[in-house]
Amino acid sequence: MQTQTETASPAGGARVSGLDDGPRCQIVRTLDVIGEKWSLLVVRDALRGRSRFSEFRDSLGASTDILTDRLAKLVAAGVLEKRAYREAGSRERSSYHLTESGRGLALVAGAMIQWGDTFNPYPGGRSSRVVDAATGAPLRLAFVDESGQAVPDSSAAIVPGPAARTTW
Amino acid sequence: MQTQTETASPAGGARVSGLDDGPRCQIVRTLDVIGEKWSLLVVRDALRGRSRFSEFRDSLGASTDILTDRLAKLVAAGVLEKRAYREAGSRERSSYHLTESGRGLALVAGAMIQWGDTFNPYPGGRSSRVVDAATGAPLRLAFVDESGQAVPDSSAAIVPGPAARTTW
DNA sequence: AGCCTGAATTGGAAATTCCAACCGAGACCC
DNA sequence: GGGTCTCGGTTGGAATTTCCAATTCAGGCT
Repeated sequence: MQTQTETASPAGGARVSGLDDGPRCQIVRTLDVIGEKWSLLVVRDALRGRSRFSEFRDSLGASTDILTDRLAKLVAAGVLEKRAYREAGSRERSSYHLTESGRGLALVAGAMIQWGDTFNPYPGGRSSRVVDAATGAPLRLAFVDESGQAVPDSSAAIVPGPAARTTW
Repeated sequence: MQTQTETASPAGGARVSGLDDGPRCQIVRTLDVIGEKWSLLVVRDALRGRSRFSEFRDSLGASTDILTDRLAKLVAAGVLEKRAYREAGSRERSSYHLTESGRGLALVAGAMIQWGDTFNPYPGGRSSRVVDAATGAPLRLAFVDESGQAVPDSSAAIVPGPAARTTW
C-alpha cells in the first residue's frame, strides 16, 4: 500500500527537498516499501536465494505485470539491486539481488514467520525456519537490551519518539 | 492481502477440517491476517492503547466502512477482542482490545519500526521508539540463540522447514 | 529471413478502496 | 410522545488496484 502522501521520486530517484519527506510513522514508511501485494513475498523469495524474473514468477504465481511493477519499485526503494547476467546462448537478462537494506528485511520476515508459528500455525508444520547460518542452531527473534540480552516480549513497549504527534 | 486460498471461516469462526488449513508459508499466513490495507495500522494504534472505533477512525483517517471491515476481520482472526463499554450518559458501545495473539504482533511492528529507522528514516526523527516498559531503556529487535543472546543479523538464515515444498 | 524464448506491455474484467451521504439505536429535551 | 443530536455502522457509486490472457518485443538461434 502506498500512502496518500506518496513519495514519488522525481524521475531520477534522487530526492531533492530535505524536509517533509513522507510520513513520519516508521511502520507507514516501511509499508510504503513492502506493503503492496506481493512485495514482501518477492523479498522472501530473494532471502531464499531467488533472483531471476522467472524464478519469482514461477514461485509466486503472480502475474507478470505486477511482478514487473513490484521489482521496479523494490529496486527504486533500494531494497533490490538490478544486475545483468547472461546465460550461455541467451541474451542478456536482469537479475535482482538484495541490498543491505533488503537483507535487513529478514527481521520483518522473521517476525512474521515467528508470529505465524506461535499464533497461527499451519497444522502440517513449518515451511520456514530461522537458523544460525554457521551452526544451524535454531534462532528466534526477540527484543534485546543494550547488552544484547533478550528480554521478555511483555516488557517491550512502543512509545512516542521525538517526531511523534498526536495524529502520527 | 488475502490469499487465493482464502481461509474463509465457516460462519462460526471455528475450523472443522484439520487438513489443508490454508497456505503453508508462515509469511503468507501472517499476511492473510494483517496484510490488508489498514490492518496493521489498526494493530499499531491498539499497541499504543487505542481501543475505540472513533479513536481508530480519527487517528488513521481511514473511511468507516473499511475500518468496520478490518476490525471485524481482526476480531475473527483472534487478534482483537470486542468488548462492550458504556460511557456515562451514552449508550453501550464496542471497544477493541489486543489479545495475546495481537500483542504478539508487536514483534512485527517492532521489526518494521527498526527497519524504517535503519534504512528509510524520516529526516525529522522517529515517531516511535521501543523501550523496556519498566526501566525505559531502549530496546532493539534481534535474532537470539537458545540462551537468549543476540547474534549478528548477518548470521541468521531463513531455511526450509519440515513442511516446505519447492513452490511454497 | 523465420523461429523460439522469455520479459514486458496491453486491454478488459474483477476485486478492493475511497468518499460522501444516509441509517438507526439510544440519550436527551420539551 | 415527538423532535433532535450523536456516533457506530451501512450503502451506493466512482476511482484505483489487481487479475488474467493475449500480444508485443528484443535478442539468439538455425
